Amino acid sequence: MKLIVDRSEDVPTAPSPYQASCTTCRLSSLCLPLALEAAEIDVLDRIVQRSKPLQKGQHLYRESEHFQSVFAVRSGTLKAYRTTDNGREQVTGFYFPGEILGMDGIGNNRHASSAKALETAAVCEIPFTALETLSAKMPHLQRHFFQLMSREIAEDQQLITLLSKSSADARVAALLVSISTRNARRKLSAIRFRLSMSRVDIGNYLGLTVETVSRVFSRMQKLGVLRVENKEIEILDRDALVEMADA
Amino acid sequence: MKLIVDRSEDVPTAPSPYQASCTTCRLSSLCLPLALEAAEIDVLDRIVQRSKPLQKGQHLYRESEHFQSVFAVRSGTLKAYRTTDNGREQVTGFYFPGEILGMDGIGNNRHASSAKALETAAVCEIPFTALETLSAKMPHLQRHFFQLMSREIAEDQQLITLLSKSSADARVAALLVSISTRNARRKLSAIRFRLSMSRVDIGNYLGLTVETVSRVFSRMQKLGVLRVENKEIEILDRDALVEMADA
DNA sequence: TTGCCTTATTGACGCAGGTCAACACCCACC
DNA sequence: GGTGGGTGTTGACCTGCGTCAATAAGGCAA
Repeated sequence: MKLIVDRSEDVPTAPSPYQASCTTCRLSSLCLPLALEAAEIDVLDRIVQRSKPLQKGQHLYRESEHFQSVFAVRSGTLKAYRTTDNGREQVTGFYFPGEILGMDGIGNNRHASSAKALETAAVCEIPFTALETLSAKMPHLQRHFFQLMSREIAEDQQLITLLSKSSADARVAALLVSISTRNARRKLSAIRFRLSMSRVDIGNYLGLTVETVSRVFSRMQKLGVLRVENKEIEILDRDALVEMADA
Repeated sequence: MKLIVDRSEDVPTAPSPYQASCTTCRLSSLCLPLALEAAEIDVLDRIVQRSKPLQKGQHLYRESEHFQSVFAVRSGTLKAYRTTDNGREQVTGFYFPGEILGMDGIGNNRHASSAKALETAAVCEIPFTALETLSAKMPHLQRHFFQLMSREIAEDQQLITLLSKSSADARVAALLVSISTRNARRKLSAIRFRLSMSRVDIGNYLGLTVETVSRVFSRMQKLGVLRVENKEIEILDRDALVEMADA
């Protein structure tokens, strides 16, 4: 899969979805090592490829495809999922702006999962061999990627813990708290947001059926913890939600 | 935590648990990049610290402790686990000889999990800053560690998939197949082995109760798939087991 | 707007696995 | 070799979530 490169230097308006450089990207604090100097960012900038946005439902990469790049989400949301031997689909993660995906493909040069846009989404493609070369020269960058991968491991372990014993309520609560926290990191509202993923995806990710997810939402609403209106979520009692998340 | 360094050049017998160097270690094909040249292995060898063995139940590191090193298992088995906010313990992995653990600590310089020996175990300590420095100079080594971490991510995702929907039978079957495969990699029997972990640990890892694990073992034995005698396992029908693992 | 199809909600019911309890076994330490 | 405590097994019962089914509510195309 080869994305069309479009550096978009000629895009007119300022807050364009086609960000021309890492230097001016307001998400850089999330996906770049803070310790990187301006000159270094510039070098990195030169290997990053910015493509035209993905439409809802479009794939960024597919499982077992040759691995070439990792990706940073610029806008929109993506889900990563793998298909089991018996054909079941398992959602392994949701990725929001500023987050990196595709790192599970490094291990044996094939993507270990597929990634699909849940809504119109823009990504930065970071060719991995170039990243490796650069990392060897820039200690900060090398460390940063080790850290990013390590955090992905730690997060997966958190999900493992969640799936291993928690109740349906706790799982849903944990996901909402996670989304809320990640929104806050991006200076968005931590208490009011739109779920870009379907109930099916949520259930699949959390190891629950759609029906159960739906019932949990209803129950939480009845308890006054949430206000749910289709995909719009308002957290009314965050403490209660956090409480539920580890019950 | 600081392990006592003991290079053990003076240990008498030949197949000693105190391996003197990576060059002569029969596990090096598992934990080292194959592409590394003799001279390079030698440099790596110099940063690796070999400690005296851990006794059963002893910790290698603990959650939230300052992160300094990753570890390669030389002999024995370890389990990694984390403690949830409400005090529950969650086993996140078992580590056999030739496997690397501790990589979840890189992300924020604290161990994200604890590691404990399930039986007498020897490990090689690999100080991470030294590894970073070396990686920058040795592209093969850098790539190798990216790959190791990526594989850990992919394996965690596999576990997530398992925990998300599979039946108790499928979970236990998958673990047995995994252990069997990993034994084979180390040229040990893939059909007859001793479980170094307790039923409690197995259940915890797989998100099941001890009772269920026990019942599954009994059932599989009745079906002629396994022979179980305490911790000794004999796989009688590997195909059936693989079959069960993704049902 | 209408109509169709996908997505979400709600209810009734069943079952896999959890819980509780009793017992057997193993082995470590007197 | 006995004895106590952890570890494993088995049975009976219970419950949270899955399954099935019916209905409602969105959302997109024409």
